Amino acid sequence: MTDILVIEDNEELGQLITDFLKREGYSVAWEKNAEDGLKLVGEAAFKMLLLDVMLPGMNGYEALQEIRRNQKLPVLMMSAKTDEQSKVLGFEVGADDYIDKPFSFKVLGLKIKALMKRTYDLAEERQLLTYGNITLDVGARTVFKGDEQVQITGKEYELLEYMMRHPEQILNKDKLFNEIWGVDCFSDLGSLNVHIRWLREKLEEDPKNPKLIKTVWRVGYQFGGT
Amino acid sequence: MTDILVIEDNEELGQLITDFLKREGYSVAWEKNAEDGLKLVGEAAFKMLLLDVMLPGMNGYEALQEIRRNQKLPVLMMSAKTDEQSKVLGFEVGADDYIDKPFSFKVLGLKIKALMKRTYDLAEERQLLTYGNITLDVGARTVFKGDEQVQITGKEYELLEYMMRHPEQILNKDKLFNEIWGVDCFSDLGSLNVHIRWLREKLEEDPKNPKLIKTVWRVGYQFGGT
DNA sequence: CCATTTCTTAAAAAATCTTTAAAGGATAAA
DNA sequence: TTTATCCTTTAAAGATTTTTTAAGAAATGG
Repeated sequence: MTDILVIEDNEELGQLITDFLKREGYSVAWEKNAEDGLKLVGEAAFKMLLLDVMLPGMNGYEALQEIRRNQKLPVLMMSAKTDEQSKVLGFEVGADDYIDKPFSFKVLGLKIKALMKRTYDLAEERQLLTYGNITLDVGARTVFKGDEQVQITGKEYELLEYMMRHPEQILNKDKLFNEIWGVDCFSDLGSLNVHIRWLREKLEEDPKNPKLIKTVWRVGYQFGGT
Repeated sequence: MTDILVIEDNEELGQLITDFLKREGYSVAWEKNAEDGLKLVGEAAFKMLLLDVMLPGMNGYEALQEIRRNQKLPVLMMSAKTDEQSKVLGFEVGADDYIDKPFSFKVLGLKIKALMKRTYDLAEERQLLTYGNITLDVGARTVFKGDEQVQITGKEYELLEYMMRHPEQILNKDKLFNEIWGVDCFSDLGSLNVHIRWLREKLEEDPKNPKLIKTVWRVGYQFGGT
């Protein structure tokens, strides 16, 4: 059984992915369009499918629907669409996970590892949280910004994890504080501001103009969203 | 399972909706009349139905009644009729939500998301308030005027939310002030006028001739209504 | 039609909230 | 214990929102 089938029309990227996955120790097959990919899925067994959305002819969503008609192969979709909607809702088509192009190979590797674990080795599941180019490895308490690992402290991590589990919601400062620091904590609320500042420093492109952790005046903060 | 079944007879609009929903990441089926739509509902499973009221042959209400006889599929109805009656009728027949044509795709997206959440992910429900072309996302404290998001401040938001929760009622100034500012607030009542003005500036087509937030002389204000 | 009251508008002032930097305390590691 | 790191506090600077003010416009009632 081959481990991973890659369906990606871009010659160069397909080669890069294939090479990377082989270096990671997987056996890989690569097809350049959905039709050929589907045919192969029908003929041989794979552990998982890495599927591009934009393909010549039949697109990734259609291919996925076709596959889901017959089997429960784990699928990780890749898409160039950067807008939030298509990513979040891509799951509803039946993909098991989703990664935005351009992506970091490190994160791709983590995601594949996680998906494999989830599917074939339920014992020790690896949990990843991704939003935009930020990815959290919950077990390892590590944070990636794109390709780079970001050094983060304990409180910062807890705060970030909480916010990433409630994306696009407006989080009340008091509530947020209580969630992280605990209800009967004597610490100052100002401490929250400071940690937010440090997270911005580490995660934002331009910490002065935060796009990821936005301030909602008189209320609190919002992670992601418009 | 396909996510959304669209029943819409207008060729152009149907195509637009279908394209939009696919871009949003949903899988979509589209039928052009109620009869075919019902048949499909009987044959395949959908997560929700987006149903036009005015259809050739069997209309949307009749179709909805037919569906409700058998199952509890979430239904969002679209109607060109702006009068209250049809909306009320829609809810009575068992629609889960309602959107007026012509509508904003952004708001359609929000409504669908909300309905999906409400039905399949009760954990964090998204609450929307809509009146005419104004829509409030209560969780996110954001406001849409048609397609556009309107930037709004804290007090403005609170005031608007209160008024939208009491639409078409005549709101006494003192009462309104106490509701928003709190009973034992020393601030000047004039502050209310100013905030009303800013809301008009942001929400009205012609702020000088307010249609949405009307003045009721010597009493207060009225949101919506004749 | 005029005086009076009430509402709108604009702009300045005040109040409030947020960010930032820096220092001291706490905690954990060496 | 010493050292380094992380967390909290504080205070001042910076932003934004809210309130106040005052003048002009509109409506009401005689």
